[in-house]
Amino acid sequence: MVKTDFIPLDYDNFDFNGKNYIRMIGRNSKGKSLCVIDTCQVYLWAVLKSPLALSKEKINSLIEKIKKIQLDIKGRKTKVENVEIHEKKFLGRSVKALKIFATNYKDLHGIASELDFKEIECRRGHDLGFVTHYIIEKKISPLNWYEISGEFAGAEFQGIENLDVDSCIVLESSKEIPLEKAPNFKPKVLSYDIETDGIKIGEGEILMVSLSGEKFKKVITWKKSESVSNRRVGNKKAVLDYVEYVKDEAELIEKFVESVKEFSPDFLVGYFSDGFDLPYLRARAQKLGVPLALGIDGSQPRFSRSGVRGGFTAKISGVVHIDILKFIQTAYSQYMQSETLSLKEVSKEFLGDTKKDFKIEHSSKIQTSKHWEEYYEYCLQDSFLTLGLFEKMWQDLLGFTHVIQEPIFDISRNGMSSNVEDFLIHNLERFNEIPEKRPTHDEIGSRRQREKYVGAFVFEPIPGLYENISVFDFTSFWPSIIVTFNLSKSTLLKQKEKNSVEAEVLDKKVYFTKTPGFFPELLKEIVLKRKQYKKELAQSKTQDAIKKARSNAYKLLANASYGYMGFFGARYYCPEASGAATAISRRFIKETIDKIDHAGYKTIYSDTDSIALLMNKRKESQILKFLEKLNSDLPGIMELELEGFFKRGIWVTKRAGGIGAKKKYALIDKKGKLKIRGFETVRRDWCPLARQVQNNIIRQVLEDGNEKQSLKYVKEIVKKIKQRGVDKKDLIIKTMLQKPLDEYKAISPHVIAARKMKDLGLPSSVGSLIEYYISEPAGVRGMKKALVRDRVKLPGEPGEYDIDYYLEHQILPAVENIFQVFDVNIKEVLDGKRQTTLGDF
DNA sequence: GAGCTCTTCTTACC
DNA sequence: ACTGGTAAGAAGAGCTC
Repeated sequence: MVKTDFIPLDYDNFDFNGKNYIRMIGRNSKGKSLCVIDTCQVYLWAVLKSPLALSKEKINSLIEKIKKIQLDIKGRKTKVENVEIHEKKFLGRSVKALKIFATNYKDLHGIASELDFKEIECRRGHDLGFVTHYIIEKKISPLNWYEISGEFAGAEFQGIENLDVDSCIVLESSKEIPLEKAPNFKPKVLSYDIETDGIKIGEGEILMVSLSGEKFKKVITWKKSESVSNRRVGNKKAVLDYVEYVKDEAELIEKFVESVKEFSPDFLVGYFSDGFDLPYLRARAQKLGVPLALGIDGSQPRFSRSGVRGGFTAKISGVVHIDILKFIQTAYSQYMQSETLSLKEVSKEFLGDTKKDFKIEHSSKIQTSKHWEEYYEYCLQDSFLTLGLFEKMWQDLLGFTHVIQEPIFDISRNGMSSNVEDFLIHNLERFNEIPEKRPTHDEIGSRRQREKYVGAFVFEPIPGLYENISVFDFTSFWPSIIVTFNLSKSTLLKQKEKNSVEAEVLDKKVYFTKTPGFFPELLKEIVLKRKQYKKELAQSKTQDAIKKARSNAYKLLANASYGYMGFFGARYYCPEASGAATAISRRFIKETIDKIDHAGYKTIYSDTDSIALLMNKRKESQILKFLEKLNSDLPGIMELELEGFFKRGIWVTKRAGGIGAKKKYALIDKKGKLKIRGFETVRRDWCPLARQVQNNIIRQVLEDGNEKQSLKYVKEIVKKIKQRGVDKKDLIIKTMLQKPLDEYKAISPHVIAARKMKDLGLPSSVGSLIEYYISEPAGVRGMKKALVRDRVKLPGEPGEYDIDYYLEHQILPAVENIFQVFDVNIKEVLDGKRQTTLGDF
């Protein structure tokens, strides 16, 4: 009998003698690596039809029939091992359900299809996956500490003796160690990055691979210039001591595997490594006939297509492979400043550090040793940054894993809807709930065709410059509504009951019970967590990007639960509930606006959960008191808070129609800090010049309260453009290619640019940012007949920029609505000037 | 072919 | 296909006279 503490990091399953086993890989507090083998009962639920028609005898005879079920699936004998009857809940409803135990989890589907009895309403719980089922059943959750005991695994499991771990234990009992007594877990992390000739997977050669860990850095390469190899003569190694030379690409791969094994990381981390580094390594290893035996059992990485957008996920047995880009995408990207999720931008935002300046060239063009050394450094820096990002995000990965309780491999890759769902699935037992099934292909099809329900309310602002503005917003608006009004699939009523919640969705009334459902109850826990992190963020003195990110990550998880109910792929899909949430949201925001206006303030803008109001000479303390009063009228966990006080704000007209534009405004606080929303300044599909000019003007106007300075400034800029004094890089327009080139019906400028790139053999796949500028039309200047797309040129293409295009389609549209607020028609002002200059000629 | 509206597409806001 | 709806705005597509 062995006893030890244990933290599971990775979960895998295998079959042995027809039964399912779990293999957990983790560590103990002494840092030894452990493999823990366990098994659990597998079963599915058969929910019985309304109990009234079912006598005890009927149920017993049904059970007897079910017990006789035997199957032979692909030579695997499986049968119903036992049947029990339980009082359960299904979608909040009390039901009698049969717990049907079977030999092998994989056969539950087969068993389910044999359960064709009229007494059975539905079959559930067989589509969770064995790992999820195991975690629920045995309550051994990833990244939690346990006191475990068992026996050392002998030869009874084939191949187990070849596992590269310190010991292997067959689990007998386990006990969770409470958080306050749990050992500290510091993961062993190794990051990696490869450099290749050619972007297409496996097409070129791998030139080098870098590895970064704590007190560890290495670049393995077989590429060097003659002068470099000369330096190795005698005792002297390469100038950069972390560079390890090998003889060829095959040996590079071998050395890489060896180095990873030697370091023995818990986490092997890459950046876009599911989509690039690991598939590339695999392709080259295959081609060269070298095994990429990274797994602790000597296995190669397993790729599956279950990932997002047809991409791959790459799993290494016993080592948790993390593609940190995927986690950034789901957990942080919405709130990030970076315009792309390139390692360069992201590391700058989170680490303040960035990639080395280096122009990647084909290896044949790299001749000098200095040039190669720069390349090594560049490669090392990339894995160094990747490591830094993982370390920054570790707390959130840990937090998410604890809350959601799925293995971190999945947590780090799944979208928010899966995270919400996994969180629900792992907490159903507390409510005695049987899990709902995944929608079928057909259900998804019809759900996707459903009519859109009405969303949030957006206030039409009156364009103008305003002074002394307060902004209120509802904290966790959607979750607070869902929790307060108990909205969910399981609380939806078929018809009105007395004392039920009522809302109108698509001209139909929907009703929800007030008996708390598991979905709103669980959501409440997330909201509270988010509240705690937000408080910690507010209390921290330092500007900590990751604290902010964490707070936002929980906000995302909470907010996603609203979207989740309207998402066609959800188990707990309920558009009535999301629709009711938006209906209720509109009611509350409008009521609050009314109260604000009746109290002698004036609402100038509102979008979804926030309201901007004029303070009308009242003091901040009075505003806060008023806010308290508004709060005292709010039900449940709904809460209105102060977003901030602002010195000035500007709202502009729409380009067409002359009415106030929604989702476009700018505010300045007393410290001079700007908050700009929706303006071209924040849009990446406008050229940098237009964005900078608009940003400067917004700042000046909000600081000064008038347009005088800005007018001068714009005139200067216009002059500079006309004199061709603008740097081309400030005129580059970036647009993302959202689908394959040939799927575009409308041939817009960025499609033309992407075609040009394709013709030049440049990579332009779905998701890449296409860059271009608009050049002077061929022929006479001023001839405006040509379509914009006919004047598109790639940044590298020689040509002059089109003065008229940049004036009339970039600079003017970006500034004219702002000047209009001051009754200045900037077009006329500039035209007037232009006419005089023309007259001068 | 000028001038208009409609459609497609991208990106923002919350 | 991988949370929801609301909205602005550019440019091409397509229509009418």
